[in-house]
Amino acid sequence: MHVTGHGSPGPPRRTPRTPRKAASIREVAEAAHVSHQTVSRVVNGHPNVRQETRSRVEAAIAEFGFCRNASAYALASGVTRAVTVLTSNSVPHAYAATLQGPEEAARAAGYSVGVRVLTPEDDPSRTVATATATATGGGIVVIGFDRLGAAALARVPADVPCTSAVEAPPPRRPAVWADDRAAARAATRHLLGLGHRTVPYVAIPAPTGSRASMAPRAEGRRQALASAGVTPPPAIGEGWDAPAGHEAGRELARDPGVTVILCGNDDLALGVLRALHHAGRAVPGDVSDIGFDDAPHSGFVAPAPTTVLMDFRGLGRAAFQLLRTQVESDYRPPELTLFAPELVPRESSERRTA
Amino acid sequence: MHVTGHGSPGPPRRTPRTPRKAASIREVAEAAHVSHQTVSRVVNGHPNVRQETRSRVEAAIAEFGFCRNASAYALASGVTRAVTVLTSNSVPHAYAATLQGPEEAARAAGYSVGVRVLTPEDDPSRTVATATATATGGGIVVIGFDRLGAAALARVPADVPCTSAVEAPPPRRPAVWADDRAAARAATRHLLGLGHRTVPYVAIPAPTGSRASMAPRAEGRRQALASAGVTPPPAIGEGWDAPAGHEAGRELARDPGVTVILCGNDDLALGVLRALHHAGRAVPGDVSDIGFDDAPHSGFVAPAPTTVLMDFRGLGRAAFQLLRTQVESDYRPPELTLFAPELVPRESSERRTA
DNA sequence: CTGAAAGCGCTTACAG
DNA sequence: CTGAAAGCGCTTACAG
Repeated sequence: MHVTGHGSPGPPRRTPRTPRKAASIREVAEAAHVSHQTVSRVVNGHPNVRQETRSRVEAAIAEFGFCRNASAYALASGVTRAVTVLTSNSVPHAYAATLQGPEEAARAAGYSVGVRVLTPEDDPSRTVATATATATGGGIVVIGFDRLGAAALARVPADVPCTSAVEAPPPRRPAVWADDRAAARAATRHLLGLGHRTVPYVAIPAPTGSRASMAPRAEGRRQALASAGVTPPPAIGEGWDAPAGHEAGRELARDPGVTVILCGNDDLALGVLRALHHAGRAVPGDVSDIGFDDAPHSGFVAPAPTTVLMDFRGLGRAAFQLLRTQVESDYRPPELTLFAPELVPRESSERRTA
Repeated sequence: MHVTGHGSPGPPRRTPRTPRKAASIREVAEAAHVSHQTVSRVVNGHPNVRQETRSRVEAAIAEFGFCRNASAYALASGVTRAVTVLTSNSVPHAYAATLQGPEEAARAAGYSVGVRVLTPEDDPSRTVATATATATGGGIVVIGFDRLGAAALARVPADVPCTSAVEAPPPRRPAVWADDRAAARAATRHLLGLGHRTVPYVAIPAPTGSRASMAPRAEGRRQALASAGVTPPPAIGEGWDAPAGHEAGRELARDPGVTVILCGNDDLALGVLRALHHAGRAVPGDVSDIGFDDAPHSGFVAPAPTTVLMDFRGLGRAAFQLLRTQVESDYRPPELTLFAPELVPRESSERRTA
């Protein structure tokens, strides 16, 4: 894929981008024959303005296309009404959907929302410092589903309003989380109940710096197997996407003893499905495959994977609401809002007849 | 799915969020025994500062955890280095990937990026006005893939730096676009070359207010059919997601004459695939199915849909670069950067043997 | 109901 | 190399 052309060739025009500076409150005031404070009052919907004056000002505002300078407003008033979302990614469904929560909720509440994607290269402390600076008077939501997010979260100063959507019972800040461990327990029990002897697991990367096996989903599986008296086989692979699942799936497909595979998310499950298909192993006939997250396309692939439904959007929205409480009332809500994931049985898992 | 609990019950604590106001340049100056301008010089990497002075200031900055107030900086300097992305959605792959472009590029260039999702409810003029206000000194990127985006784009004042990623040869602003029409022509010719008599089309919503049939993808198909002497059947359905594709697919599956289906995107194709499957029609044996966009999961479903690859991320990145040129140099690039989509043949389309 | 004054935290000339 | 002055566009008391 290449950039193939230019619409209009020829010498570059130096159109001096109409340096028509945005009109200020003062110009509007002059045009309306009032002081600039009165304009401020009208702009802010202050009641104490005579109707006739208000009309004159409104006319002038319309004429100039006046739009209050956001920086000046923020500086003078001290209120920013801005939230910055820190996330290591914005494209995979879990992230995009979680991001959608604060975006919607913030918009509805009149906050502006910024996004800063965290990369392994940048220094989390610096990134957080920048976000903090931008958020003066506002706050930060961090999507702490992975190492990068967790690292950023850990570096947010205690006095900066911040909430997070995390995978595990969170650090000492207001946060929202889904009980992944319980969900993984339920999924594993579901599979054991279907007659499977054990449940191999294809892992997503762990949120903290710890071993993958300590991640909530991995841990939930471990618990369920243990209490059924089964020694949990170690997790396979580590990744987020279908190619990673495909790789792990190829490995697992070689083992004829494998009758079911639990995956850390739906994209992994998709890759595993594909690998099983290539290896000539029928799903769910020979092998059952089950994922997490209920990505939007999940219900439409064949066989549709059994999955664990997660309300990421709700999670994100709740994170913003928690943040807003802090920003607007100086009240630090101690709650950890917990979301309960839900098992959605579909075609890819079935009762073991053997 | 419900909010099921609170982490720590009990009476709400009113932790007075450490009103430790962020340190200002003046406090730092005092601590370092210099004037606040000198601190400003150090912060901005100005060369004319004695090394010893610089060290003192840096120590004070570290001690206070000083972080320049973004609003004050923007107000005083007039530079914002901020870009607001206007988009009607942020979750579907085409949007999320396009959004990723400006996010990455802006981050690399030291810009902050804001996202504003457009909804059918809000007044595009007001939304744009708000974005404009925030973008004072910065600029706007609009993802104009649909009606909402196009409407917003049309309302951005001429003197506000703005670029867009659009589907069709764009309005009178710098913009980037992919030649969807040519891509659809190529896809259609590909299918005709495979021996299909005609090519039904499941449409995505048209970007402008015009009829769906005038959208670039629809138009490309029409052209290819016309030049092959085939009267194009009208487009079916209109939507973005798998459920919409499923609905259209059920309709098409009833018609035994249908041997191929071209879909406006991969999610539609997925839905169509599912419907064909349910109707007992084999893909690609009975019917070929082909989509657009190469969504990340596309290669992993079975049968993998033939698709048209689009570099959305590159598109978004280019849009930002175009914007940056305007913001930083007052130069209005006249170019329309064109991306060429690429046909990726996969399992879901094959030569017609009948 | 309306205006004159001071200040938000920074930068940009201008002096020294 | 460093500091005193003025100002960015707005708001928030304080007068009238």
